[in-house]
Order: sequence, then C-alpha cells, then structure tokens
Amino acid sequence: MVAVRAEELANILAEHSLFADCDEAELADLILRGHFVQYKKGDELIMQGDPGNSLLILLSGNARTSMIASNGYEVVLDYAEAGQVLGEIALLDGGERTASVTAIEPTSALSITREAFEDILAKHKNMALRLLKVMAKRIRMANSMIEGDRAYTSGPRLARYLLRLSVVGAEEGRLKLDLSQSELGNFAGMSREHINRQLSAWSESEIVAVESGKVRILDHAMLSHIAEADS
Amino acid sequence: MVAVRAEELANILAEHSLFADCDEAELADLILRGHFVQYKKGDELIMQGDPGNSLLILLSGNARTSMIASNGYEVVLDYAEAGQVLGEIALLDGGERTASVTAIEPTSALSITREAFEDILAKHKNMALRLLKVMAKRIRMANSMIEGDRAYTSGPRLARYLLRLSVVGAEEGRLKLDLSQSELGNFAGMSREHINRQLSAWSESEIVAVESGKVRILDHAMLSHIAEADS
DNA sequence: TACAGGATGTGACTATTGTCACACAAATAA
DNA sequence: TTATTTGTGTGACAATAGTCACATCCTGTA
Repeated sequence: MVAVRAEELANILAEHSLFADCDEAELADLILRGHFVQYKKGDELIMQGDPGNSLLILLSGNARTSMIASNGYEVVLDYAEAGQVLGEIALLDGGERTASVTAIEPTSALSITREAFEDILAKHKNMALRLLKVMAKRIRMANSMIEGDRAYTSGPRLARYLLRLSVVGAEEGRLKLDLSQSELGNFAGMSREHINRQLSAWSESEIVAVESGKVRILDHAMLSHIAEADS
Repeated sequence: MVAVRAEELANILAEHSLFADCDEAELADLILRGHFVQYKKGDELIMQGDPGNSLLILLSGNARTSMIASNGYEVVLDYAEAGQVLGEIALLDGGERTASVTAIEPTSALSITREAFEDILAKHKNMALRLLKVMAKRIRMANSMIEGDRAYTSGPRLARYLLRLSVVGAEEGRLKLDLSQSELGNFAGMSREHINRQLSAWSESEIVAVESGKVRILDHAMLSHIAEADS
C-alpha cells in the first residue's frame, strides 16, 4: 500500500467514533494489514451464504445490509456509512454470512482477513473492547427493531424508521439517504403501497413533505410522538 | 466466598460452552471477583431502565429476557439457561438496561461489577474473544428473529419459536420450557387465542401434541418444513 | 372436597395491512 | 427526442390476525 494513501486512510479512520481514540500504532496496523477495496453502486461487499473470512471497515459511501428469507422476502436490517464495521459476526463465530451488504453508491472499504484481525486483536488490547462496544450497540438496535416491529402498528413503526434515517443536525429535516418508497418498505417492513398512503397522510398534516420522491421531515417532534403512540 | 462453594461454581461454569475452555486462573478470577446471587421465581435479575453496572452469569435455573414497549406491550426476546451471560450490553456501552430479566424458576447467578469485569478482561485476553463470540451469536439470533417476524406469517413463525424451544436430544419432543400459551404468544409475537388455534390445528394433523398444557413436538421434520414455508 | 384463579378452547366480529390492477410521472438511455 | 424503465398515487378487495365474549377445565390450597 502506498504511503500517501495510508495517510489518507488514517485520516478517514480517525474521523469516525470507533477509531477516534485509536493510537497511531493501531491505525498503522489496520492499514498495513488491511486491503483497500472499491465498489460501484450495486456491488455486493458481502454475500449471504458465503463463508465469513474477512471483516470490512467502510471508508466512504453507503451500503445496505439485507437478508433474503427462504420465501424470497427481502428484509433490510441497516444502512451503513463510513466508519462502520461490517461482517464481524461471521468472522467471529465462524459461521456463514447471514446477510448481504450491497453498495448503494460508490463505496470504498478496508478489508481485513481473519488472520490479520486476530493478530491486531491480540496486539492491541483496546481493539477488542472497542469492538465489544460496537456490537453492544448493534444488539441494542436489533432488539429495538424487534420491539418496534412487534409492539407497534405501521404508523409508529414507519415514524421510527424515518427518525432512524434522519440526520441529527437535520438541516431542513432531510434524510441521510433518499430511499425509494419500495426500499423504505423493505426497511420498515411494510408494503410499498402502504408506505405511500402513510406518507401521503402525513404530508397532508404537514408532518413530512414528499417532493420529487424525497421525504423530508417537517415536524420532528410530532413524528417522535407518533413513534411512541399507543397503537 | 467459601472455598467449597468456589469449587462447585467452577464446576458449573466449566460445564458450559462459553467457559469450557477457560483456564483455571480465569475461572478462579471470575469466582473471586464475582458475587453469588440467588433469586426465586418471579424475581427480576435485571430491570429495564436501570443503569447497567454489572453483568450476570447464570449458574442454575431459567430466566426470561423481555422488554415492555411504551404502549405496554410485552416482547419476550429470549430465555436464558445456565451458562448464559446476561446484561453485558448495558455494561459495555454504558447505557440503560433495555430489557428486564426475570427468573421463571429458582435461579442463581454470578454477578460481576464493571470494575471486576474490566480487570478480568484486561488480565485474560481470551475472555474478550469469548465474549465477542457470544455477542456475535446474539446478533445472529436477533437478526434471525427480525427476518422471521417480517418475512413469515404466524404459522411458520410459531414453528420457528417452537423449534427454538425444542431440545436437541429431543426425548419425545418435549420443550426446554413449559410455557403457557400466553407466554408463547409473547415470545412468538401473536395473540394467545391465535396460538391456541394454531396449536389445535397442528394437534389435529399430529405435528404437535398438547397435553395438560404442555406442548410436545411430534413431527420435528414437518415443523421445520413449515418454518421455511412460503407464507 | 370445594373453591378461586389461572389457563385453555372456540365462535363471531373487526381491524389492519397486503395484493392486484392500473393510471401516470420522472428518470435514463438510445 | 423518444422510448423504456422505474417509481408513485389510488381504488377495490382479500387475507391474516387481533379482540371480545364466554364456557370449560385444571391445579393448588384452605
């Protein structure tokens, strides 16, 4: 790996929470042992069913994590952005990849093999703790999805998934990702038509705006309220 | 902690997968730094909303992990048996406990504080790796619940949850836990009545048997087949 | 043994959400 | 620009599962 590029990568890595408190040696090892990979929109970074012998750290772009159930249904689990670690589950437990990860725009990542990963983990004690924290957050999110899917009807549920896509700084309530209504459906677990109807209704009461296919949150507070609603 | 008891605990711990390959020093530290706790049926080992400053290792008994949604709905996430680690999420990420854990029979556990946990993690490198594996499995399970809940209708879903409760050695298809139909409902995410109807139907076609409140799996293969069904 | 409280079985009805069908609109490529 | 595809809006209908109501039926205990 070229020296110049390594420095760029180090900067990108250091910008993101997980690696923000990495020391130089850790970053250096990650970059030294990692392999830089690039994907174009639609490429699969990880394929469901494959053996999981590597781990990815997203450097740029965006990717969708989804599973295809045995009846063909697609379930979108998450959207990943730069800094996210992907594929650690199969790497850790030695099982198959349970989900696919697909680039939804041009994307680059650092790919780390099992051997390199184990070496780094053994060498840098803090790395394991950092990973543990990342995984704790993932479990929390997954549990909250289960809770939401089970306990709430479609309205509150869609509200939750929209909020999850909303940026914190929320300039004008724009979402992190501009998803089509079918994609939103796969993410929130409802049909495209139902998404459309719900969005239209909220558009009517000025909770969201739907303009040229893009959803914008107008009343963040109201949407949060709906997300906690009784039904 | 009394010496005799420490030995007992070591034996119990060593019996379970997570701790099977622990060396003596690790077990000794766990027991030395841990605090033995006992619960009777119905006691809460962990309470949703509390700060999470300790971790539990179940030594005996059985416990239910569940969340109460803001609308009062109870979602059962899992049932834990001896050897299971509980409460690691909040401990790791410093957040609140997102779920409660309730003893469903007399239960005992080893409670480990954050400080002790961090010491042990720092001292024994393999401990972190073991925990990572456990958490990887948990994420896998959670994702599979999301997939199942989303992609399948109630029949296949109940089949999945029954299979999850079935013991591998399956003497006569008895389940690990004898849940009431309401509890099964909270676990599988369907109403008590619907559980009852589904069970009756399967009872008719001799896929399961329902006798004195206890479900028994008669046709494991058929149930597995239903669990993958198209609808 | 009798009683109370929980668990189960079942019918009738309702609600929510998905499916199908089709009209358009908008983006993309030839 | 035109054609082709992909996405969106909306009505009518179907299906799945929940709710309510009530009749048993256990099981433990006084």
